[in-house]
Amino acid sequence: MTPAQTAEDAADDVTRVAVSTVIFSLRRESDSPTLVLPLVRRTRDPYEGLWALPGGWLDGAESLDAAASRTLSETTGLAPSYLEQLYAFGAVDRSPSRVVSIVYWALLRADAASTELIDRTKDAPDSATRNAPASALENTGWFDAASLPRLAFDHNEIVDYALWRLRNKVGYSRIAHGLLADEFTLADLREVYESILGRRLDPANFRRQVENSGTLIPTDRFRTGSHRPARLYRYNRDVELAERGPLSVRH
Amino acid sequence: MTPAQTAEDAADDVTRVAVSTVIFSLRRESDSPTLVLPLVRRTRDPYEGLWALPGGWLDGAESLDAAASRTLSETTGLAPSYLEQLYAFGAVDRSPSRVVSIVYWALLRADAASTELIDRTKDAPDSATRNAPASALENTGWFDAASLPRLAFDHNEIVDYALWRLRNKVGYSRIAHGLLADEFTLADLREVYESILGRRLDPANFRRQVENSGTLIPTDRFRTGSHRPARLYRYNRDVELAERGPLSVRH
DNA sequence: TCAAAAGTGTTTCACTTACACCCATGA
DNA sequence: TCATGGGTGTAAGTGAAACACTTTTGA
Repeated sequence: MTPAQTAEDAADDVTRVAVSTVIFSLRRESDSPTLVLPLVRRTRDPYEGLWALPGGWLDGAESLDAAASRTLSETTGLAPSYLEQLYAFGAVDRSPSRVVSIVYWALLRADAASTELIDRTKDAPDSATRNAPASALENTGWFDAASLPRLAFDHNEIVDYALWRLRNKVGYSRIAHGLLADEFTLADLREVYESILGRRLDPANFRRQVENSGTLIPTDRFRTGSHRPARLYRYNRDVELAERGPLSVRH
Repeated sequence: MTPAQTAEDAADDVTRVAVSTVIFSLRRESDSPTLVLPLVRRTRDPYEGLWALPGGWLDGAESLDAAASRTLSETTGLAPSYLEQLYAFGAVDRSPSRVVSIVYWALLRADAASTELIDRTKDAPDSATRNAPASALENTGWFDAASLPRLAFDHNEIVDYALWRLRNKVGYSRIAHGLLADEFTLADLREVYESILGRRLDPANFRRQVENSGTLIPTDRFRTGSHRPARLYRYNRDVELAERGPLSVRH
């Protein structure tokens, strides 16, 4: 009954509640940035050795939201910039014992993601799509969301669904800002949209759309680099990343 | 540990999983139709006497979807035309004992709703907003969604959230058809939208929009009545009521 | 001075909105 | 015949898409 590294570990035959999280972040390397997510390697029996979503058992004295934050922090050390409940998965055969998983999905700012895990994996890359586990935090690693290996339980389907929700939500909310640091250029923001949606966007039209949306605050600073300097913007925190209706009062 | 009439009944101090459903239907009386939903009166201690959402405990051998259908049928005898998971509610203090509620929301066709419950309540109306319980199905009754009494647990918030989701989804999906019988006129369909959205829609523009959406199949039949007969349509079942992404393969 | 990204202007097109108008029926 | 909802036509408005164009920097 002790909290496990990932959600589903059998005990007795009562149905138990686990909480897991799909955390997306953006890795900027090579040409275009790619969506990545942290996984945890299972160290006990159901699906031992396979990678799984970070999570753990719901504690009796905490809310679902709190459990998502806690288990995410315990297993990966990460603190997301956006966290939202995704879905409750409860197929009978999804685990040897009966487990209902309340799954959250989250976004991590690019600066927060690079510190904890990615930096420590540089010295032992042993696969095309994955980096070696970061030793300090047990068996964790970042994976390309577009080419995952076979995961434990029904976690492949869960990630697919989370990706679908992310792509949907990017179309009608300002959620993409959750993947960027405080200051960013319009090209940065556009790259986020492009890598999530999987298609190029017209820079001119993109600029007008976000400028008219009222979510950006221009700063006086510029990013100087190869060509004409680009103005840096910051996110207008008065605007919610996503409209959540009556649920936004909780939290 | 026997299934209860509504979801949250205490037993011991382990966290348990309940499944409840917010079922919307449309009552066509007076001038404009109103959204109604069935509630169940609690017959035991936490919140005894108050009305609550129909639901019950998750059985160890059934999926969440199946549990929603089963408990809905057991408590109200209703079979919805649309069923979708709404949210998992798990605040620590939402019930005396620890209960995580997986809440679904559903739509009921107007013809299905009128048979079971409404007809039997005509003889004993004792409140402005509610009808007396239908005797054959214990303590159940239909309520106007816009003016609910105080409900058990956090069920008022849950209904608010379900209403928000319904209104949202009506804007970008064909879900409103789930409230109508097989054949309907464009005025019928427009009334559904109007009563959910709470505003009038231009009949001419509404007609063009749904005609161009490809979701309607015109029949040769007409509804004759007061004025010019209106063509009857039926729903094109090749089109999903709502896009659900990777989740639509389950079920 | 040249390549390339930053940023502006303009046209086109699709779709919504508003509303005038005709059609068909029961009373 | 007339009131009323069913159904069609059409012009204005809005915003996205496409793309030509100017600006500003590093090399």
